[in-house]
Amino acid sequence: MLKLSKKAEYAFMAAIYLAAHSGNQYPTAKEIADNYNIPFQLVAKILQNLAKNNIAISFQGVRGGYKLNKLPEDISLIDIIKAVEKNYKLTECMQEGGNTESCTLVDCCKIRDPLVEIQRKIDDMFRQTSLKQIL
Amino acid sequence: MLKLSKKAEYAFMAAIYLAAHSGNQYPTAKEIADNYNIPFQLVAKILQNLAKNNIAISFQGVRGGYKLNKLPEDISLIDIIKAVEKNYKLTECMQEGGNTESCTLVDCCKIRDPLVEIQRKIDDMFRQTSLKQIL
DNA sequence: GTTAAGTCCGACCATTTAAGTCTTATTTAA
DNA sequence: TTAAATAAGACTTAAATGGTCGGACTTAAC
Repeated sequence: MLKLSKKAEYAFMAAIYLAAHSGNQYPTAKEIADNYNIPFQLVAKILQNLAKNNIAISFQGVRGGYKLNKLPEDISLIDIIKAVEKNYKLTECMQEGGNTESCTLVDCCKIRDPLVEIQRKIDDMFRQTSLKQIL
Repeated sequence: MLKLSKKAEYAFMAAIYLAAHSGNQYPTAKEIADNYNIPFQLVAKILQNLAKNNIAISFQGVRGGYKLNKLPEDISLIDIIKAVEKNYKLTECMQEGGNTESCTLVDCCKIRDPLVEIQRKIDDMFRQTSLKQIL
């Protein structure tokens, strides 16, 4: 409960790695996996997500790899989270595509409104923390 | 990811119910389950947890039930969460009994310290929100 | 132009966690 | 004595997570 997923953890780490290795040779998924001792396939997919969401840029082919698409101070943790996790909301009914209709508690739910507020605060917290701050 | 458990949701709702029905007839687990359309056995166990953690008081036997042990303004959401969820930490290594040793990333983990900070803020948020505020 | 080092991407499997159920024991007012 | 309640642990089922596999595409270097 309230746990960060490995995807999010690895995404943070990968982003940090990219920020720290911004030479002319782009870091690869394999390099990051080896350095951090995390599964290659997983990091690969995460980096693809970062690229799809314009947080990183990917270069294919030999000597390919990834680099950040923005300055670390311009990347917020919520961007990274959203890139790898569609559903990071506190409750079902707050999630993308979720609605109050699908909830069996519709008519008696007392907690949605206060939780929406708490969710907003959590979002803000991740939004206000930039990659640079966790380097 | 970052989702509140049903246990926590139901615990909030049950606590709200108790706060709203503090007459001389104590609400029962069944009553709460029926009113909110949630599984009886589950609420029952949750109420037991609330009682164990001195958030509620239980009365056994016929005409038994539960009542809150404190005023709603003196019960924080973190008390309720802790009563029903042992492990509500962002990462494994922050959890009770968890340690940095058991983490395979020990030597390369860049994210623990910043996440501890974020965890603290989340805790504070739940700590600073009282049951009364969500009635 | 062939090769090797890379990304890309969807489907799949395994494991863990969460959610819910069952059963039995104990307590107590009427 | 009985019925209505809590107490508690074992069990089952469902869903989410973490991780894997296989094959296609891209491209620098030789």
